[in-house]
Amino acid sequence: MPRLSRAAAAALTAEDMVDAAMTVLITEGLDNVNMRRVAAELGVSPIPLYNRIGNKDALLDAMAARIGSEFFLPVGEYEHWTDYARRWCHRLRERLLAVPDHRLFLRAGRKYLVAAAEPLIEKIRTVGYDRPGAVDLARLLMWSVIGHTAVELGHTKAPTELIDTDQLFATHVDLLVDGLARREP
Amino acid sequence: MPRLSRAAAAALTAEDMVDAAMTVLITEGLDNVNMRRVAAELGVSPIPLYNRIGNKDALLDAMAARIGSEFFLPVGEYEHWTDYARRWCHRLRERLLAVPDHRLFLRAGRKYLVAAAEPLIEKIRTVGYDRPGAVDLARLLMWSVIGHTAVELGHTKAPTELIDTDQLFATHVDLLVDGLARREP
DNA sequence: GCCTATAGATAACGCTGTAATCTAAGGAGC
DNA sequence: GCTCCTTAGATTACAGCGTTATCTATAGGC
Repeated sequence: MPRLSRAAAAALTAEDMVDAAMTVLITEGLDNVNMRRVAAELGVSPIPLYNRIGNKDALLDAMAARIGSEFFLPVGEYEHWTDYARRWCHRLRERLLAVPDHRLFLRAGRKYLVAAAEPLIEKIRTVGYDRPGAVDLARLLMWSVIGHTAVELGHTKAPTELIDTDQLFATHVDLLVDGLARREP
Repeated sequence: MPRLSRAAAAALTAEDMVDAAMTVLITEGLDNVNMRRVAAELGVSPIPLYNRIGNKDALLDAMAARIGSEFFLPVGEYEHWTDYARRWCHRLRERLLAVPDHRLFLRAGRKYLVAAAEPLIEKIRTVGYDRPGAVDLARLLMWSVIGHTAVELGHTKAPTELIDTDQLFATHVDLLVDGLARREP
């Protein structure tokens, strides 16, 4: 992270800054994501961060948006909706577990996962739900996965006892999806 | 919060300090719970906090423990276990929603809710589960409620759209409990 | 009544987010 | 091509944080 020329600093985009913040997040953890550190990662002073992103809160929001936008799971055309829902939940958990800190996705993850839920919503509609109904159902699954994974990350960071978290999560998802399947309109 | 005499300061207990921290939490939010502020609430310097509690991390842990220890829900002797489980989940959510910040119960809430889950575990055992099985089941419910409520609190603080969160939670719990009832051993 | 050990108070250090101030650099006008 | 001015990054500074080194008052032993 050598000091950049003023011209090079001026050429930096907000995306570059989120990139740098993600690098710091992955290598040094969320506690070390601060304006000076991210600026140093880019080779500039904190000023360009304030000019392009706004403040630290906005930076964390942008990081959450990045994480959310990276999630997409293609639908198999002839796949049963419950199979897709199950896959969707497990894949979302996988992606969230890869984020080094649950504070990031609890913060604004919901908001930025709306697009990621779109294929799930569409798949659910194919069995007769109207749009609002499908949205509610997708939200139920999304909130469950995010919440469960947040608790799980809190646990595995300071494990009080040995727990088969994969099994626990799978049961959770199965109960939800099986129950919902039985309620199809 | 007038300045205390040295003798009065020396008489303060760790519990007094957690009391003061909870007061600050409720009146000014978690962001204003800091060592100087809590000390001022007690009318002392931050030193007694460090002597009795240790550091800020330990203080937040003690606050989480307080919140967890306050939760207890008596079992009706002839109540069906699914009814109790449902009541337990809804009551836990109620108590968690009363905590002004989800960071507190995500932090260590699980750990300190172990005692609170004991009556639930015992009730579940009455229908034929062995202890480890009942513990797993109670944990599934507990994690679901904590996780869902954490996401919900994040949402209601920065609502992106109008959502009937009570309904959403009730559906979540019903799906879990109904599904579990169908799997009784 | 003095001496000492204990523990609270004061003041300080290093870190944070952020803003005021300083300054370099690129373009407009001639 | 020189000057001027506007733009935006760099430096510096400030307030607030967790924490600790140092200072100091006070309770108890003799």
